[in-house]
Order: sequence, then structure tokens, then C-alpha cells
Amino acid sequence: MAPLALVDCNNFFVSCERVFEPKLERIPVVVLSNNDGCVVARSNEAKMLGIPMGAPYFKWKALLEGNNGRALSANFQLYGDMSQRVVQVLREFCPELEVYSIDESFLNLAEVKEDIESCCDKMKETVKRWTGLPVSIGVAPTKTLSKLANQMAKDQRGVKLLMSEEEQTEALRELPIEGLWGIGRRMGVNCRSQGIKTALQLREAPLGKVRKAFGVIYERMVLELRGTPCMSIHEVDEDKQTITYSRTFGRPIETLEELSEALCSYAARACEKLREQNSCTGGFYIYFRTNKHRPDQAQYYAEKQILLEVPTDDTRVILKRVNNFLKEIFRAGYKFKKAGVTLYSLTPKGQQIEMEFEKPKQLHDKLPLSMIDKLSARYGDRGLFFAAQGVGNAWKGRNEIRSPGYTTRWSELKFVK
DNA sequence: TCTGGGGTCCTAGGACCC
DNA sequence: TCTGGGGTCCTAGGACCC
Repeated sequence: MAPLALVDCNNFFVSCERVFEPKLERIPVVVLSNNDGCVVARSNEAKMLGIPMGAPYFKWKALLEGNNGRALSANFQLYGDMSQRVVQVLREFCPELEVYSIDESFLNLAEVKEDIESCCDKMKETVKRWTGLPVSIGVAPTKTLSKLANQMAKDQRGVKLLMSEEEQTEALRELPIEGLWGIGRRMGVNCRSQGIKTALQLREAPLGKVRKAFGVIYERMVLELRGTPCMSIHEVDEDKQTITYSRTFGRPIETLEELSEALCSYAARACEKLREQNSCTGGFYIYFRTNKHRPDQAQYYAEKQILLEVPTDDTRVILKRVNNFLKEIFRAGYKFKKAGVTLYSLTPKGQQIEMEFEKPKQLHDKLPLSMIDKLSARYGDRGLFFAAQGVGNAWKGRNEIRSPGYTTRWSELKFVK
């Protein structure tokens, strides 16, 4: 079975900061989110103090300072750069690599000729030497198991192999069900109510029953735990299917003008990202809300979803719409704390297909009828138009197999008499 | 007083088609 | 004229991840 490695940077944001400020070594360090609101990374020393991930900083400030700790504002530019350098090093060892997140990569070690364990040791040391960052490596036949191996590596010497069934069984036996990758709060409760308390019990559960009770995601998880890979390595980084830009405000906003300014700048940034990946957006939604942590204050949440007739990457088109719809849903008299813009139904730019039709019926194998109705209502029965379909991030024809429920959308781009 | 930001995938169910 | 089954399209919402 092909060994799959998960390489994970330890306490990534904190480790990045430590590379450039060695004084931060061996003291409790946390990195804070936007406006220094939440703890988004912790050093081991900070974890030992009991500071949880995602905790509001003001609740832990005193404890941290009382222990000579440091809190830093996040520097995502730096973390992005460091992340790329780590990936560069890893590619030298294994070109078949998937960048899973800013601090994690999956590697397919099938082609590695030498001993896997010593190869991993070498990778770990090389990353440390060339970037200054400590990593942990877990190796197993599937992603789910290598994630587990990686967790175990963190408690050990930084490298853990989980290739044999005996080792896997041992590891899963003691693992509470919530410790598995893909089991969150909700599923933990669900599993326990069905008598599944450990990862091993989930692995041994009948496939059909799991699928029926929990759905395909968990059926796949069981297979992965049994050593059958169900999640492959995605080497190319694919286009985003949605692009979001949202922020919590440093101070509450009350006027339409301020809110418009914020949302328009978010929309503009989102459009930049859109053009970077060379896509057009078929629609977007905007939302804003008051501070949900202040039940003593009047609460208001508003959201508006807009489907565009013509996909675009033109900021001006989006901004105009944002302003119009914002006026519709704005209410005065509230203190707004957060707002955001999400672009969705993205289509690759310049990959529109061209179709000629005489009667709407002829389009049946290409277009959903609802779209045809819209087109014929507007243009009558004859004409030539271009249509684009957004299916996730890929360009797919009608005959391709998709999971049911995938969002599919056709948008007219242009009509020519 | 102070509580982040950005994603993915799947399911259910209505509308509509043949 | 009446009725039903199988299928697609699309949205809303839930669950999870880092």
C-alpha cells in the first residue's frame, strides 16, 4: 500500500514569529486574529496554560501576562511566505504533493526508494534547517490515518508511521471518537448515541449501517480507517468555488455611508481575488450584523443574495449592485459589528461555449429548461447566444457524473441577432 | 470595553421535465 | 384525460475543516 505522509508545521504562526524573534522561544506565545480579537495560534507553553484555540483574547490576557507570555498580532503575509518555502523544500523530496492548508501538506511517498522512516527524518531536519520551522510527519495508507499518525508524531519524536494493521488497531482502540479527523461536536454526540465511543468501534461498524445512519462522508471515513484510500491527493490547486471577504469592525458602525464604504471595499478586494484566478462571478451575497455577543443591545442581521444575469469580473458592476441592495436592507438605529461579501457561482473566464438554436427545444441536452424559458421570453425562438455553466470549480458538460446536489448554474453571457 | 476569517462537501426538498 | 416513476436543476442549510 502506498504510504501517504501528512507534514504539519507545529504551532505554525507562533513558529513563524519565533524564527524572526528568538526571544519568543520557551515562553507562552499566542497569535491574535484581526483587531486582536481571538487567539488563533498558541505555543506549547500557552497550551499548557490552558488557553483554548479561538478564545477571545481579553479573557486570557491577564493569565498570559502573568506568566511572562507574549501576544502578537497576526502577520498573514509572513505566514504565507513561510508556508511557500516549506512547500518548496518538501517538493524536493516528493513532487506528488497536495498543499492542504497554510501549514499542512499531503505527500505520496509511493515512489520513495529508501526507507520511509529515514526519509521522513531527513525531510523534517531539512525543513528545520532551511526554514527554521519545526514540522511533524505522520505516515499511513490513507489521509484519515496519516492525520492520526501526525497527531501521534507530535507527542513523540516528530515522525510516526502507522502502516501495519496492528499498529492502526492499537492507535484507534484508545482514541475517543471525537479525536478523529472529520468528527466534530455534532457527530461526536451522534456517534455516542449509537454506541460508538472510540475510533476503533467506528472502524468495525458495518458499512451499510454507517451510511444509513450518518451518510456517505462517514462511510468513506470507515473505509479510510480500514486502510482503503477514498480521498486522493489533489496536486493542482484548483480555482476557488466561492470567494469571501468579511471583517469584524474595530468599532461599531451605525450609518449607511460607513457600511457602504466597508462593503464596497470588501467587494473590491473579493473581485481582485476573482481576477487573480481568472474567473467571473455569477452572483454574490452581502450581509452585515450587529454584535451577537451583546444581547443587551438591539440585534439585526441582514443578508441579500443576488444572481447576476451576466457573469462578470468587473468591480464596478458589482459595486453598483452592492450599493443598491444595501439600501434595500439597511436599517438605521443599530450598532453594526461585522459585514461581508461572498462571490459564488464562479465560472472560468473565457471558457464560454457557443450554441446556436432555432427553437428552444433543441437546447434540451445542453441547457436546463428554466434557463431556456428565460432566454426565449427575452429573445424569442431564434438566435445565437453564449452560455456558461458553473459546476463547482470545474468546467463540466451535462454528461459528466456529479454528486447530486452540486450547484449547477447556467448563465447567459451574450446574445447575438 | 474587548469574542476571527475563509473554505469544502453533502442532503433535503421543491419545481420541473419526459 | 388521468396518473406515476425516474430524472435533473437549484437553493437553503448543516456539518466539517484549518
